[in-house]
Amino acid sequence: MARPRQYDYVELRAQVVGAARTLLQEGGPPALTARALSKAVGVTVGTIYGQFGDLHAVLLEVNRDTFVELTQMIESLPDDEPEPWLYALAEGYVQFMLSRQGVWQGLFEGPRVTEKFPDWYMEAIHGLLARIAQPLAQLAPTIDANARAEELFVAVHGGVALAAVGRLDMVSSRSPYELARQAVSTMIRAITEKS
Amino acid sequence: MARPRQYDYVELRAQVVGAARTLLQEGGPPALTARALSKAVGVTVGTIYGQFGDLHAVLLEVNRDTFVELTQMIESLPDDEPEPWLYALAEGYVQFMLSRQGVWQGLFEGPRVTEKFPDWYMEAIHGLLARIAQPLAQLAPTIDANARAEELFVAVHGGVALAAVGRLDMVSSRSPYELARQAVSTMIRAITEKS
DNA sequence: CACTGTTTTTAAACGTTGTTCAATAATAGT
DNA sequence: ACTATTATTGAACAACGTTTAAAAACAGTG
Repeated sequence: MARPRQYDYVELRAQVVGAARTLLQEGGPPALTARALSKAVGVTVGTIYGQFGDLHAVLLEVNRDTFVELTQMIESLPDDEPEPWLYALAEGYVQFMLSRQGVWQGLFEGPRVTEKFPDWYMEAIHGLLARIAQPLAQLAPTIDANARAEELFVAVHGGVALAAVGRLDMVSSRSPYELARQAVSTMIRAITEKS
Repeated sequence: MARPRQYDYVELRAQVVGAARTLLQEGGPPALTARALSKAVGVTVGTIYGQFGDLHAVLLEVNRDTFVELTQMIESLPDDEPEPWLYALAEGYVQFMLSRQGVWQGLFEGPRVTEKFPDWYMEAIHGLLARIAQPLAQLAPTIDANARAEELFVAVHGGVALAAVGRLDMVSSRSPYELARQAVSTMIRAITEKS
């Protein structure tokens, strides 16, 4: 006793999120507009608002997919000794983010909208931090590996953040990969120091 | 043979830039609108566009003032031994940026507009980097102090960036000050390591 | 078969944004 | 007094996020 859905719910959602990611990727957050989105999936804006509520909810779904992909990328890293594995993780992370600059901006730019982040947000990041802490603990069992992992992530994030918004050359002529490697190297040196 | 300026050029410019900074500070980049600006200084939007060309030029002037203040802040740091001076610089930098979160966002967020940054942009940052490199070189004369200075700045920037957009708690429960201190500590440990 | 109730989808609307521009205003020089 | 020149205005434009009244489309009922 109701008008049936013209579009399959889950397929429409997937199409919208996919189109949103493409728009983000090609023009950054300013390109992610309701009208461009609706045109890309062949639906009017009202339909999108009916499904997602507002534009930010769409961005959140893109971020969810991104976190899933990030987790998959980390899981697929080949096993190795702590030190080379850390370098591989750093390189993989930088490459992952820099191949998604528009998505990155949607993730880290703009005013914070929710007081508390979704659970899968925090879980994904915590998983990443745990993966960093593990080899650090192996390299130096006496240190606070979780704390060092946070610091190493923040350091790598600094380089990625500057690169993702096209401002790394304000600070350095080196690549974000090189800076990430150096961050890993510096951290390893610091925690394995025998003074 | 022309209509005289109703508003003194330099005073108008100062008023606009000042109002822009206030708007940025109170609501971030979204609050820096042409109409809010014109209302704040009692002038129509056309006058502002006549003086600045576009909104981004206003933002650029705010950034210029910010860099001047940053330089002054660094100059006013009391002399000290290399190590405590580095900690003081890190703390001063974090405090400077976090007390200007809106301005920070105007500085580091959004798409890059100019292919080449203004000279005073690069000079200010280079001055800051040199101030970091100096004590590092004193602590460890054999290292590449400039490279290490870039890395340390990027690491501190990572924490400030996350804090400035209200996302540091995604990664760590510690304050950006604590993270900056740790970044300095880690760098010093790494470069003074005797292996 | 006609009608009703329910829900999806649409298209138009609202207010705000950055930016442009024809018109107006105001003075210096002739 | 008139003209030339420039500063300033206020209305306009397209695009933005979002809302909403109306149209559309079917299931159930008499």
